[in-house]
Amino acid sequence: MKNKSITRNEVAKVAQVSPATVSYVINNGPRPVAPETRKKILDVIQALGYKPNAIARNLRSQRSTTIGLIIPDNKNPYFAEVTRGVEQMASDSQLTVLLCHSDHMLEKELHYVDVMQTERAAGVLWIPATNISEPAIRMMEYGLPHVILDRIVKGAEVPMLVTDIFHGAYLAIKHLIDLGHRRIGYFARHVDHHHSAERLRAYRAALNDSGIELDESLIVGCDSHLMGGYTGVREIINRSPETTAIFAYNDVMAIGALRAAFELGIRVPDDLSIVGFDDIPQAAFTCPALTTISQPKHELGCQGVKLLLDVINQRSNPDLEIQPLPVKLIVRETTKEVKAV
Amino acid sequence: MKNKSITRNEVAKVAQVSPATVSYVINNGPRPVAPETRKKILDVIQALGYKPNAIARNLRSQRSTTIGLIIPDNKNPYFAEVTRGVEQMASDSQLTVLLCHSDHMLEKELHYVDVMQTERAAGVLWIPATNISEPAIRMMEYGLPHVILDRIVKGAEVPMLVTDIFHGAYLAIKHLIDLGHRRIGYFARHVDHHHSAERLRAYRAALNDSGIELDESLIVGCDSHLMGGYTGVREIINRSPETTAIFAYNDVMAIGALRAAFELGIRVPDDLSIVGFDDIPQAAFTCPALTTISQPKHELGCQGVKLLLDVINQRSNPDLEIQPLPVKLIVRETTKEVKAV
DNA sequence: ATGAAAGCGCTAACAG
DNA sequence: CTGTTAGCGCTTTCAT
Repeated sequence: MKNKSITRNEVAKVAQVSPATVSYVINNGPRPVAPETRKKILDVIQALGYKPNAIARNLRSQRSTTIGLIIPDNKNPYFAEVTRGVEQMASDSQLTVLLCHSDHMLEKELHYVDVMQTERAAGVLWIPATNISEPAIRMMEYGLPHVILDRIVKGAEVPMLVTDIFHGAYLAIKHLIDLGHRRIGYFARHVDHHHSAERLRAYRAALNDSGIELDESLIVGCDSHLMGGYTGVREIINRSPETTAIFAYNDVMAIGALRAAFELGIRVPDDLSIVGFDDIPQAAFTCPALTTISQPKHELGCQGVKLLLDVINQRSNPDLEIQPLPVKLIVRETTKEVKAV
Repeated sequence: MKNKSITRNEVAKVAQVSPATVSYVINNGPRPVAPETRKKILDVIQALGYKPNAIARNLRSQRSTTIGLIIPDNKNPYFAEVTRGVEQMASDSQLTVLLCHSDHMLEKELHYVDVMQTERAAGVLWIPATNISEPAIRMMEYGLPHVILDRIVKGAEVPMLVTDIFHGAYLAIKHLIDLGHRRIGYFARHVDHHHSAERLRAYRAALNDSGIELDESLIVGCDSHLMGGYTGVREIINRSPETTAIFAYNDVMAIGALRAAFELGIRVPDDLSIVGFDDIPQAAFTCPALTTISQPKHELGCQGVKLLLDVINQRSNPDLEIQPLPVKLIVRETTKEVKAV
């Protein structure tokens, strides 16, 4: 199974033209080619099944058609969907995508930055696993164009593209308030990154803007999995039985909460409304009775590629660099109006 | 942000050796280098931050360190997990992975085969979207080494690696039979590929081996989503109210079935046991009360890379080519013993 | 143990 | 409008 393929020179020989002319046809330039010559060459290319060698082109032209994508873990459906968007947009732009998993480890991120430099990738899209800017700094040193997706990393002077986490969370809380809820719990995730900070900030802001006094005991720290929401419900009911709604960090926690509510005989949504982000869309999918905030994951990937292309071509617009993508509130039957207290 | 990096010649100049010697150090061969020379070179490499240019190496050596992975859709958690395994094993083998989504379309598969040939990928791992062998044939024409994952495609004389779908399904049915179940429904998915065929075959075989007469009315064609299982339960209860167990094509259908059962007042597992494959692990995750058959998705990816490397190095062992990977039955509390009729 | 040199397949500048 | 040619950065053979 040796892969010895047709070269441009062979095409030139058969078509009885110079190799350069073949290139001009393939690249549609930089020089014009007579229509009949072009046709002859295209015919030979077709007949021989010639496929230009991207490796040689990249070497010669000193530019690559490959971009790197470094994500924490493709098994997480959130990242999987971003990945899908990236690959689609890249493909539309004639780029290929090298996939790298940091496995939530800084060390691996740094490793893959080196790999991307070795591969001379045209650029890198990076969803950071931590809030450490070292990988970004290294890419800068290498002169590797890059864009940070979905996180804000301090100390990195780099274009970043995020979804409007704050606004999404604000919408959710506002929605609950508009329905008459006053005692709204927040299942927080105590991890030091952009998403958790923004969600908590929105929770405080929305309550404040509606003149509702913040009760710190309604903020329950949970882990981000099913059991987090499950134990969270028991905790909050214990702390404050008159809670009428819960805003959960993500939909997995929301589902855990839902189950705990059922077990405790708390009717959802009659006694308790639950809202969460669709970080892990399959979770909401298997439990469609939740209100979720839909994040543009696919769009994030697509726009990320576009922005990266701008950076590569040095026409990135600083004004647009941290303009967050809009989110959408998806209201299902779980949120219910309550009588104002 | 120009990416003008250090070259091997610059390293050679600074270290006052010939470029060739630098190569011998980087590649650990093919010629030996004096320890002190080596050290000097390594120091210079370190000091200058030299990273060998993979593009140039690939061109010169006529072998690539990149493999292609063509999957239907990375958003499907099943494929996402396979992808994870592929990337991990590839990384361990110093390979990079180009990710391609066929989006379940033959046309796109063919497109990406062309892209992989243009990129002169070392090989391709392919999870077919259809049972059409055209992409495989094209790869053969190109001389592109490749391995088919997770499907058996007829008419393609290619190494294929699959999980033991038949055995998994057989285990599940046998498990139910051993618990005393006699009227076991099967929620089938009528799509023409390996998985559905094997699962149905196992259903028939397990019943037959236990001397249970097959009742065709217990085989319900469903679509593979929540609603499939949901309507399936209503259908089967209608056809045969004395059904005590259901084997669902996948766990999403199983969850749909679970919900329908609740709505109909059928107690699970007391009145009805439900078993499904973990095609979409998040589904089972959000609903841990199901018995599932665990498939080695990550392992499939890892082994796929290994097999591909064998094919590339022309030492693929035909005996191992369609040896299926073992699956595991994960029994949770949902299956319950019933009194034999 | 090391240096010199010939390309890998291509792009693009230079020369008609 | 087209042919010739000089490399891109590297691997590896041929010398020494």
